[in-house]
Amino acid sequence: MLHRPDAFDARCPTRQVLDRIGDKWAVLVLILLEQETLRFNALRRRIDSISQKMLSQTLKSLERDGLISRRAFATVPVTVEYSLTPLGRTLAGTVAALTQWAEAHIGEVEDAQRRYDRGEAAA
Amino acid sequence: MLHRPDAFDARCPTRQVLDRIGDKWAVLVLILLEQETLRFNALRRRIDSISQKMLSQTLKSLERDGLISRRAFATVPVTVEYSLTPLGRTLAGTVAALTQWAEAHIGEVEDAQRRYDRGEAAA
DNA sequence: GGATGTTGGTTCCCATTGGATACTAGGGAA
DNA sequence: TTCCCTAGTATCCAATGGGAACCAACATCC
Repeated sequence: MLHRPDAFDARCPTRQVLDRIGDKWAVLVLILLEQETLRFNALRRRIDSISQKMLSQTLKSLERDGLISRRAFATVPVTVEYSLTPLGRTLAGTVAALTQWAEAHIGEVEDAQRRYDRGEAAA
Repeated sequence: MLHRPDAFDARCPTRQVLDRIGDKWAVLVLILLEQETLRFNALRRRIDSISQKMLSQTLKSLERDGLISRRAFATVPVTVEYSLTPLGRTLAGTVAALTQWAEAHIGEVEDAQRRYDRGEAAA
């Protein structure tokens, strides 16, 4: 890879990382795992409305990216624990800033939406 | 809205903001507009591989959320300028931290992917 | 003077994706 | 016996994303 990171070039690997952030489920999983190690169904219960398919898909790709680690125990029924890797922990910190922005500015965003929708209705 | 922001509840408005971040095109537009005001086709030329449809869709929803502002001039052909609002500027700053993370850690992510894929191939 | 290119989009169609539901195995509890 | 638990997978359908064509009104090229 000779060219410097340029997120606006589709071929750039940085874009891959950005696309991963662009996955709402991945973001929610990172936030939860930052606080504690969790099992598959524990994650499912906390993330309202995620499907089993999307959760297992999300976990698999986060594991492939080295952001979370998976440990299975031969209990009955089988137990699987997911936790952040050190790399994942650095990303989770950055992502947390985003959720703080969201919680701080959601009111302004909603106001803007209402203004926009009123204008559209008038036009 | 009585309940406190809880991004894990699908009904929560904070989730809407998170979903907006979860739009890779929106993120790229915010980064570009942080540096300068740009016209429609200027944005299109800089964001490699975005389609006209997705760009106009992205700009429309960013405008609705009060993050960017649109100004049209009655020239021939018509000129349309997009720029960040003050609200959008605060979000762009936060998002920039994310792209810095991406550029700093892309190597580690790629290493992890190669390790994972070798393991999969072996299994 | 016709073809082409410019502007900022919209519309149509198809491929990919996301989500709901059902199913797996191997037991424990009612 | 039937249901529930675990952590997923398989299947099907609806929604979304992207490519290409099209729009008006003019400037420039040949």
